[in-house]
Amino acid sequence: MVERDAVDLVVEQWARARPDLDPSPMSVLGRLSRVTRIVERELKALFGEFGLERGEFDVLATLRRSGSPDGLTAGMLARSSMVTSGAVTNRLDRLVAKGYVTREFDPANRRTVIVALTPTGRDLIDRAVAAHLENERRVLAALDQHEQDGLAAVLRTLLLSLGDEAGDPRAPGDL
Amino acid sequence: MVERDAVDLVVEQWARARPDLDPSPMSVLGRLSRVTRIVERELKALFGEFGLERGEFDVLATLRRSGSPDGLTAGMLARSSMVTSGAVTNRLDRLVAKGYVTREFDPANRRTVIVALTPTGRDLIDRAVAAHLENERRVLAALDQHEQDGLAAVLRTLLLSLGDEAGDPRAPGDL
DNA sequence: AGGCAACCTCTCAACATTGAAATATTCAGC
DNA sequence: GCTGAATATTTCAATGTTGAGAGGTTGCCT
Repeated sequence: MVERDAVDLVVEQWARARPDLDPSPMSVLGRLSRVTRIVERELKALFGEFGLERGEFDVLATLRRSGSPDGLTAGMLARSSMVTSGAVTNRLDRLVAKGYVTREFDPANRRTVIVALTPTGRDLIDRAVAAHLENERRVLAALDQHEQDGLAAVLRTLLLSLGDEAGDPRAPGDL
Repeated sequence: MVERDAVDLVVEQWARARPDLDPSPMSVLGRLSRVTRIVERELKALFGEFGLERGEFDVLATLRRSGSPDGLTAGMLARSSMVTSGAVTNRLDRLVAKGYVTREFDPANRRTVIVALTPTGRDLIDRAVAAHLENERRVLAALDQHEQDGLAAVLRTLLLSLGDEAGDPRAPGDL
């Protein structure tokens, strides 16, 4: 027998309040939203230990995994993180102030801005990512490998159906 | 053969940049975060058609499905939506201004505030919920019923392991 | 009664994001 | 060489949330 969670109750309440509607999509999307909310809170706590906001971590992580020593453009970072360009500007302001990234004009195209990790930034993200993955593992501990694989596969199907594309290998999605 | 999504690329990049780490948790949590982000955007667009923010919709929906004609307290709404009490205050300010809910002191306990739907608010949420469910169905269309059921079940396991409880039947989770 | 801890809501400042407008640059075509 | 469309980033006002703290209320305990 499976224990009931908060979403089971929500679905039941809707069935009672509006018997004419089929609330079953909420069983999926309600849990998705709720899980994400809790997980984000857990992850945020860890980023805080490194003095980073979630968005700042994303930028550093994207730069680190891109592998390109020359850095990435602000636009690539925006698309990768699924936020607006304005948000990236703010994140970069903070990261430059902290000394974790450099922001330089591309000599070949002065419209674009090249962002690169400083040695300090690289050290930080290398430590933070290791801790972050350990933290993610902890969050998922309740699911066995088979369940995790299945979950990832179904979410991939959903993601692709919603138009999320692989895009440029130099600047794909965030983590 | 399954098509690759953005997260597959992220995982590959990490494997190359940091071969000493096991990035597999990202396959799950990266997609979770990404799917949620896209879904929220889709849902938000529909709420906008009814002149509502996501948070405002949540409040109206919670009141509607609770079934209690006397309304709910602000605290119940806060716990239900997983937001702070300050956020609820703001949401209620807006909803009262729009004439969708009433806010009255509980005569039995003046610390608490009783929030109830107005007839106008009830009409609105009844229309909005029907459209919302249709919208959610559309978002999930790529998954067959079996996949949706499996997804919901795994997410329930995760949710319970993270301490999300069913709580008071009068004010459980949001949708 | 009086003291006091627990409780509930509201206030307020800080913060990050969005969305749109502004600025600057590149490139194709006349 | 211009003009104009397209591209890339920054700026800025508006928005919603968080987190801390204040104010007011209740009820148990002495």
